Amino acid sequence: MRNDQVFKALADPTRRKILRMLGRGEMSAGEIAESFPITGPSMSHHFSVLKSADLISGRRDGQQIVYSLNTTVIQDLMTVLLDTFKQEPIGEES
Amino acid sequence: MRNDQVFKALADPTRRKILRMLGRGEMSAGEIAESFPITGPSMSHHFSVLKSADLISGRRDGQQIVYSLNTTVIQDLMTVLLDTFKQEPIGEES
DNA sequence: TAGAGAGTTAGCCAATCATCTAAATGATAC
DNA sequence: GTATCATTTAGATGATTGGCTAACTCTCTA
Repeated sequence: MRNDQVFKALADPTRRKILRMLGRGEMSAGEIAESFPITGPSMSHHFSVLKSADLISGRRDGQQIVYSLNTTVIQDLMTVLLDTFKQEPIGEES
Repeated sequence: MRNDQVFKALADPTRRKILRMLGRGEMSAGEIAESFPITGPSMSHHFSVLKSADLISGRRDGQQIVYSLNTTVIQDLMTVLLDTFKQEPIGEES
């Protein structure tokens, strides 16, 4: 896990909102982009940053790219954060 | 809570290391700075960013400034992160 | 009250970042 | 094949960032 890339990816509010949207289920690049006032290429850049951080994955479905949350890496992120701040693990593995 | 400031504060590895050090207990600016290869003014800048995000607080003790983790805001951060990634209805975040 | 120690503030600079437009790629339909 | 739709890649630009040196503030002690 590339911590630095993950935290840098989270530093942008647009990318955090993308993650929250994908938390509800997978969506195509276009569907996601509709919710933002920025251009397609800019959105594509954000997807690319999130992919590099392994926070999301994309698969092609016809003409569209469908993105989804990479929950494994997100679990790891939580672990790192808990470690960073010395909080007690929350209801961890059984 | 200023989410955007918090996430931006976390985006820098030096600042994350400062937070981990303070997780073990409060330390003076000088003690913290010893662990980094950068100048005092640059360290002071990082303390300032962390203070603006309310992640740490500093109090003067004689000639030194003693910093400590602001655990309340860190609890809030955890809540926001869980909200972001736990596939629950999304609210309005920065 | 002068000097030294600990940090911060001010100002500068190079690198990175988020955004844009234009052009390219990939997939589908005619 | 060619047109079209969805998305990415390339290249440019202004804003932000993290680092530096110099100068300042605050506190302590002689």
